[in-house]
Amino acid sequence: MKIDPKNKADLSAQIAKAIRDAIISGDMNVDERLPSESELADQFEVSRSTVREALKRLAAQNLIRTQRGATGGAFVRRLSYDEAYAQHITTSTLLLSMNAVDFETACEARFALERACAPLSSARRTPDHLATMRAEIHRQAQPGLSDERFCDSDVAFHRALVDGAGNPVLSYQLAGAVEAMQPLMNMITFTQRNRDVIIGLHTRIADALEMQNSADADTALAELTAYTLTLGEEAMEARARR
Amino acid sequence: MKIDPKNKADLSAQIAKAIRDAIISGDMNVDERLPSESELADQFEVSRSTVREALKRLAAQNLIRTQRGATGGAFVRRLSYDEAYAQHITTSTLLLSMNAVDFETACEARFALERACAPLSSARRTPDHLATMRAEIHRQAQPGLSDERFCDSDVAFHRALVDGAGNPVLSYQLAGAVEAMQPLMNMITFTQRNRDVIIGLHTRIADALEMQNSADADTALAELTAYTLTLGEEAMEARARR
DNA sequence: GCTGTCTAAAATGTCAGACAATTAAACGCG
DNA sequence: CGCGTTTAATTGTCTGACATTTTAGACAGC
Repeated sequence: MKIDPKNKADLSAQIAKAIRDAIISGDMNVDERLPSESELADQFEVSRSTVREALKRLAAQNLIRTQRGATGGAFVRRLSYDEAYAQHITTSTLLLSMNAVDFETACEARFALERACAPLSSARRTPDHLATMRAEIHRQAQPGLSDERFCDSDVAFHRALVDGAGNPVLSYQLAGAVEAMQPLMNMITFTQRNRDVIIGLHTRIADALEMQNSADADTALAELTAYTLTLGEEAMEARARR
Repeated sequence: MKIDPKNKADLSAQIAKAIRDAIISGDMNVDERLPSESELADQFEVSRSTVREALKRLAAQNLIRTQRGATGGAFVRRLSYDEAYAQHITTSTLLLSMNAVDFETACEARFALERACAPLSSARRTPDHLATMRAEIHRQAQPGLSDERFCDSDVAFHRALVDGAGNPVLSYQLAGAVEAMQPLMNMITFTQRNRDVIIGLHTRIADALEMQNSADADTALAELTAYTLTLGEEAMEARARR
């Protein structure tokens, strides 16, 4: 392993890239140990500090883990669903907030994707998923629930819907769309009337999934999309007036 | 800013987390400058090396950029779509390969999501999107095209379909599902007969989008899903026999 | 006053060397 | 054989130095 001496970029970035490429291309397998920091420093002909900075970059991307001690070192890490989930949600949320994505676009994306899950979820949802949905609906109906908690519960309900499809890849990809909407949803003030409508639609969705009636689920989701969009518009208008 | 001295984790990880939280929570705005490395070292009461390792972690997540020179330093970075795309694709691909996700699951997720885009794409696709699809279909029909190139073109076709929906959030979320399938698709040997069927379905999809007939697009996509699944199964069987 | 040049300062990037902390294996001893 | 102890390997942290890059400001000349 050598690096391009002509390249102007940071050495630590170049080294990180070289190792990253080796991992991604499959040259290195999960749990395989990288050479020690000193060995890498020798190989790349840089100091140990530079190697360390490169390794920290990889650690930040969950590509490696490090262990101290005699048999320690840096090991190629198996990317876990949970970590990827968390990272995906963080990135999606940042992407939306930093680029000022409008409510409409995010909302449309979210519900389009959710509707894609509905048929699968109606076929495969387990009693567990249904129970979670019912529990969240119940929670949403509780008096005195803050807007923020209402949103939390809303996300939990929809996550159960998505997970009901029993496809982890689907759940992963949708996590970004559903959770990243939350900051935008939190701008909305939910009146009791708003909540009643949403709870009604949630109930229809849960009923449809329980009956494995995917057409009804789709209809209710479509209505929920439209309703959420109007709520969002109102919130944006109210925000603009202030 | 202080860090928990009781915590056993790496100092650089703790410091990275502290700064990351400040950025994500919105305490720091885009292009705002962080204190210099020496100042951070003083604030957190650690050495400059440790601060640097923390900053490299953040740089790896595209949260900051650094500039050298008198007015240089670390600045909060606006996360760009392109970078987020690239990262999302890398992560999704790794997630699938490292966790041995089966072809069926990935395929189901991909096409379920694509079908969610079809109605929007049929309403909004521009002549550009249609032209890209036609061009890729043409490319797929070229004789002597390697399997890998065929897959590349397939991905480009589907990306145009998704982008046709004109919703960047949708494009972003789907990029992971579509592109991450590529390594799995590359395991398949596409006979001329296979290719003809796929090209036929692609043509039907492009025609349907051009006519803004979303029902036809959905039907063709459903058929393509089923066909891809059978191809995948055959490939897995052939792989198992060897 | 304007302009171009030079210099100093500030900041990141890199290096070398040291020591601390941790861990597992090797070793010795009863 | 079993059980502490030592030892070696490795990462984590610190210190100080120097290189490189970039800008602001001083300064000279017109």
